[in-house]
This record gives sequence, structure tokens and C-alpha cells, in this order.
Amino acid sequence: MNKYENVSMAVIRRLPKYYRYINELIEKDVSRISSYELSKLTGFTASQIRQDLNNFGGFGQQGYGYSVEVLKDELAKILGLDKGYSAIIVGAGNLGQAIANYRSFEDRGFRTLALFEKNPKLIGLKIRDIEIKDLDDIEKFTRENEIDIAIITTPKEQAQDVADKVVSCGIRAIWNFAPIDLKVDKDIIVENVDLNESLYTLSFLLKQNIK
Amino acid sequence: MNKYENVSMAVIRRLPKYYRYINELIEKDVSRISSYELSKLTGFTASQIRQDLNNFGGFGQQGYGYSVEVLKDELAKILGLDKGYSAIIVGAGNLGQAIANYRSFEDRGFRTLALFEKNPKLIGLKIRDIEIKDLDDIEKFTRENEIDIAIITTPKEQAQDVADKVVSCGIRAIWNFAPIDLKVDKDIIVENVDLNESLYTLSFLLKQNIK
DNA sequence: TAGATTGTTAATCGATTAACAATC
DNA sequence: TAGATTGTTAATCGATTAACAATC
Repeated sequence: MNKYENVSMAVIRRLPKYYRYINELIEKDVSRISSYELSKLTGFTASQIRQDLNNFGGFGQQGYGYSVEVLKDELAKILGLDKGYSAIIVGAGNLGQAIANYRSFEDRGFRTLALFEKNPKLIGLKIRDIEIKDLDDIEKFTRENEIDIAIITTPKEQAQDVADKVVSCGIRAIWNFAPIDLKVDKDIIVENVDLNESLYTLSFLLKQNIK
Repeated sequence: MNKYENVSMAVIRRLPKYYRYINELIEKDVSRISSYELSKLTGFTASQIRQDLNNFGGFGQQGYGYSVEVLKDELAKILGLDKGYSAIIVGAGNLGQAIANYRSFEDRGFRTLALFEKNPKLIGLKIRDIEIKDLDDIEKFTRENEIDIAIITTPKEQAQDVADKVVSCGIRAIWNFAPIDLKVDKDIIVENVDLNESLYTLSFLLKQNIK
């Protein structure tokens, strides 16, 4: 069942930012915060913050605000950071390696179990303690390990084939860094990181600014 | 002057996708396309496509559609891809190296002139033909070379300092990969690529899907 | 000319902001 | 209790979709 079916993507994409600032408050030993103070941190309006959070439950208390600790735990649960999702990275070039090296994902419960790569020069190497395996071993590996997420960091020419393969292996979620729109069943979750889109937007804004 | 001041960010962020599909059509030697056909490719509605493009000019022709060639050139101009913007990458870890290696940016006119790095083991190395220089040489380098964009791929602890430095060197646009909200003058353009936000969103959707 | 498809206005939908009663 | 701040409804704003006259 889809508990938060009616929550819009606009809301969901704000949650990570709330979560980040709440974690910063925890590091600073702040124990409570009002929507107004949180609005000054995040740049969202207090009204929006209250409405966003109320999509998921009444975490606050009138006259008091929100408990930072409670909010952190609730946001983590909402975002699924308590699930300990497992991942494989397909494509062990610089980008795949960068992600494998990125500690903050595992701090949030994500575990990268292996990288897969076509280039024989890379197969057998390790990134931290994560082995780079042969691309052809994906089927075998996914049979022996439960994998939740496939991270695709291959060149765009290979991305669709890789997507087809990991979906056929039963993986339900793809974090796609290749600049193409993957064609997959609609029950497969695809989250794209499109660097071209981001850079072109920057370029547009820069052009506007200079004129 | 800000020519397209009144155009919303929602529109702007769709332009790169139009541009990508238009380029695919060019590779397939398609010379004309209607908003309806483009809607099938991109997933946006035909109405939206016509309205989006009309923010920038009437590129189409009644009864005919859009010339693919014209649309490509116009989109490139709108996005500033004809400007040949120059960039430096600050942080020469895997992510910085991945971006330096990414050919498709220079195919669109972006030139990476140098990487900068603190780690002495990396200084002096080259990524393709791009040299990794000492972080302390940024001032000197920006005095001798006109740089439009700073790409920040350092750990988050250093990102704000780096931002301050590149802004003081006269750089007006930052492509930021560190998971923090940089504090800069409001006339400086910052485009963030927030991998945490993206992964958490995927995690949220995956959790919803599985339940 | 008839058919196709744009450019553009009007209608709808959804998201954000404002307001305030509820309540800690 | 009085003050503060939430949760939630209503008002506003903006973005998307529908419709159609203009025109190639």
C-alpha cells in the first residue's frame, strides 16, 4: 500500500533539505525548533514547512514547535533511510568510483555491495572494500544477494541495456546518471541525475546575468 | 539586460530535454517535427511545448511544425551553449575527474581549463590534457585566464571557503556538487547538484512502492 | 483550396501563502 | 493563565491544459 500516495513530488523533494538542516541542528545540540526558525534556515516559508510536515503526521506541538530529535527520526523513516537499502553500481569509471567512495550514503543506511564493469582492466580492483566485478556476473550476484537499487553510471550507449538487465534480475529501483530517459515498466522507479540539464540551466542563467 | 526575466524556472529546466531530443532527431536526419510528435518523445504535452517555446520566439510555422535545425540552433542560443563558457574544477577527486573526463560538456562548448586540488599527490597530474594545479594557485590562474564557471567538487567542509575564494576572484557562476547551501551574493549564480536529495527521493519512492 | 499545426487566450488545476482557531 | 506556535482551512498565485482563431 502506498501510504503517502497523495503527497506531491514538490513536497517530497523538499524533505531531504529539511532532513539535512535538522541533522545540522542535532550537531549543534539544538533540541527544538519552530517552523519560523526552520524557514530562516531553509528558505522555505514557515507555512509551507508546517503544511509539508503535516502530510506525514502532526510532529509538532502548539506553543512549542518541533522536537529536533523527533523530526530527524520521522524524516528518516519517511524517506526510507531506516531501511538499509542495498545497491550495486554498474559502470566503474570515475563517476561510479566517486559514488562508491561517497561515505555519506552509507551513513544514511545505503550499502553498496559491488561495482560492475566491462573494462577488464578494472575488474578485480577494489574501491574501498567494494569489489569491481565483471558486468556479466550481475545475474549471478543478484541471485545470491538481495539488491534494492541499481546505480547506472555507464556511458549513455550502454545505459538502456544495463537497465533492461537489472530489471530482469528483479531490481525495482534505478538511480540513473546516464543522460537518457530509460524505458522501463512503470512500476520500476527511476530517479535521474541529469548533469547536462543542470549545467545548461546554469549556462542559461549565466547568460541572462551577464547581458 | 535580462531578456527572459519573466520565464519561469519550470520552463527553463525543460529546455535541456527539448534540446537533447532535438539533437537525437538531427542524428536521425529528421528535418521537421510537430509539437504533437515532440510530446510523444518528451512526455510533455504538445500544448506545453508550444507555450514553452513561444516564451523565446515563434520558431514554428502553422501547418508545418518546427524545423529541427532551427530549433536546435535556437535552443542552443537560448541556453548559452554558443558562448563557449570556460570553467575550472575545484576538487580533483573522483567526481572532479569524472567531470573533467566528461566529453559531452565540451561538445556543447564548455571548456575546462584546469583542476585545483589540495592533495599534493594529485597536483601536477593531468586528466586528459587538463592539469591538476595547487588550490593556492586559483587567484593567479583566474587573473591570467577568464573563467566563467567554478565547478565545486570538494568535500562539503571546504565548499564554502572555495566558493568565497572563486567569487573573490571574479567568477560569477558556481556549479556546486557539495551538499550545502552556499552563501554567496545574490548576483552570483549557483546551480546545485544534490546527490543526497536525489538518492533520498529514490529511497522514498522505493519504500512507497514496496509496501 | 483544404488540412495541418502553430501561437495565444481562456479555463482548469495544483501548489503556495495567509489567516486563524485550537491547544500546548 | 498568557504567549507561542501548531494544524488546517481558505485565499491567492502560478503553472498546466484546453480550445480555437490565425495562417502556412
